Amino acid sequence: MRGHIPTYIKLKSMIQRSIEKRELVPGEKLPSERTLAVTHGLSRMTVRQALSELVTAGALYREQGRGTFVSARKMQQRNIASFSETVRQKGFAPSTRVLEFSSIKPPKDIADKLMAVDAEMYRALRIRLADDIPVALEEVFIPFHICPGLEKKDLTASLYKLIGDTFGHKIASADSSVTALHPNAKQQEHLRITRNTPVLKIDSLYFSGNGQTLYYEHAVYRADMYEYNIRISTQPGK
Amino acid sequence: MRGHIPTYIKLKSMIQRSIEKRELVPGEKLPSERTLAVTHGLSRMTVRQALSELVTAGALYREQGRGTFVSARKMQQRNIASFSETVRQKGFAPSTRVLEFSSIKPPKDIADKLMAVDAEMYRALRIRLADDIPVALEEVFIPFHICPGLEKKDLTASLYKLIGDTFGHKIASADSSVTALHPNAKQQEHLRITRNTPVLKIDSLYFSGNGQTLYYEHAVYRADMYEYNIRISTQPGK
DNA sequence: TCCTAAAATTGGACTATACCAACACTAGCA
DNA sequence: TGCTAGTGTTGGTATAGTCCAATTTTAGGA
Repeated sequence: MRGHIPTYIKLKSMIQRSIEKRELVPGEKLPSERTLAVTHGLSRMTVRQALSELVTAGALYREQGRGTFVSARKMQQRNIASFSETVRQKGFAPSTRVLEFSSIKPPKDIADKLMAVDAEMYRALRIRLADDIPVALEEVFIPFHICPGLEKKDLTASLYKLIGDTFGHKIASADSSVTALHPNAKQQEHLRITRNTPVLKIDSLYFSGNGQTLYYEHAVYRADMYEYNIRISTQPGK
Repeated sequence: MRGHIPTYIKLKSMIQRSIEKRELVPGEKLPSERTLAVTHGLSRMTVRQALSELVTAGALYREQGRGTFVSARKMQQRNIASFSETVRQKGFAPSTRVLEFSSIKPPKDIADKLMAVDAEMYRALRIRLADDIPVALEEVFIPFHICPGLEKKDLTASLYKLIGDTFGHKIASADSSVTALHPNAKQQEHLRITRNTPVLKIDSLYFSGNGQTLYYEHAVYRADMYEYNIRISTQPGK
């Protein structure tokens, strides 16, 4: 079968939707694994696979001898949120202005982080706006071999999506470092703020599933306009 | 069998140790699932369970038709890091000064977040220091029913550990919101900084595995002394 | 009425097997 | 030499069952 969706994914989505639609409320007990297997005409192992992924994602929790229950927190796709998504979720219209784009030999610290010491790479400097108000100044470094031909692409779109969809690099994780400081002259100018508006500096290194470094991003956000929200989980199975 | 450790956990640990000891190096291919099953005298499904958890944790990655490989990044226990741990890792000596401790009826917004509207709770105001330099001012709200008898405990230790070890609440995740601002008078005084030193404001709500809210923390960090580091992963199976 | 022991239920661990889809490799053909 | 069509390997999905451990429910007895 072509384009066939695995059964356990279907069941998982079904449960996910039920939680989102509040048909299943927090604390509510799900039918037992054996019951779900019979009612859906599946084997118990298949049901377990669907439930296990939802447990890992934090949507459900299990108690041996008691049952499987809906977690109290609302489910959130806690992906690495792109700027565009974040802004849209808050009800603003995101846009992007590309200030500079070139291919360079990167500074040593950035080359080290990307594990590409002698490589040429693309560098882009972009302003990210919400309802046409400049919110962030973003500098991105992408090695040639990650995105060959990037210069022909539209950089006003989401870079996050571009790298995944067009160049086939699925972003799996990111290491970010966050701090606060005062903007320098260039940042003040582009963000149209004074030195006394503190900014959030977020440096992120993005990885694929096999641990390959994809790109490095140095971003500065107007702290009065932008808040960084994350959900951190402890490792499952530990 | 009493105190019996599941086979798949044993296999998982074995592989984990091999990676830590560099017997398995990044990029290296593991034996196939079928081979591992035979050599360890297990069924393939059991082997898959061990490997799956390591894939979820980011230690391994799979490629259909090719094999299972060791990820390039070093494995990190990506737990929610406590202040004490973070400071110690950077080579400083952490300490804590308790400024205020009382039981209060909390402000509405905090009661809402903790889903404990009419509950009394503990409130603690603490200074966190690194080598005796004040780095953070921290305000914590903990409902009575989470930590009964907290007033008898030593609050200069790690609250994170206290809640887990003494009160048996395993912290599973946290929602944090991060922004930058200028300190108010009280914060300036306690952190011994001027209004022009930007600070990182991090508000965190901590959860147990079943989504129960455990406590709320409002913290302000000297941005010139403290950096917030995180690793974010996209959801598995998405 | 209340407590306890047995039975039923539930998730946890594990085996054995089957077929599919993606990929690597190789023998053979042009 | 270079391409192609098989063929085998690998992970992906799914079934059907077994036994165990924790918990809840039920039934009986004091």
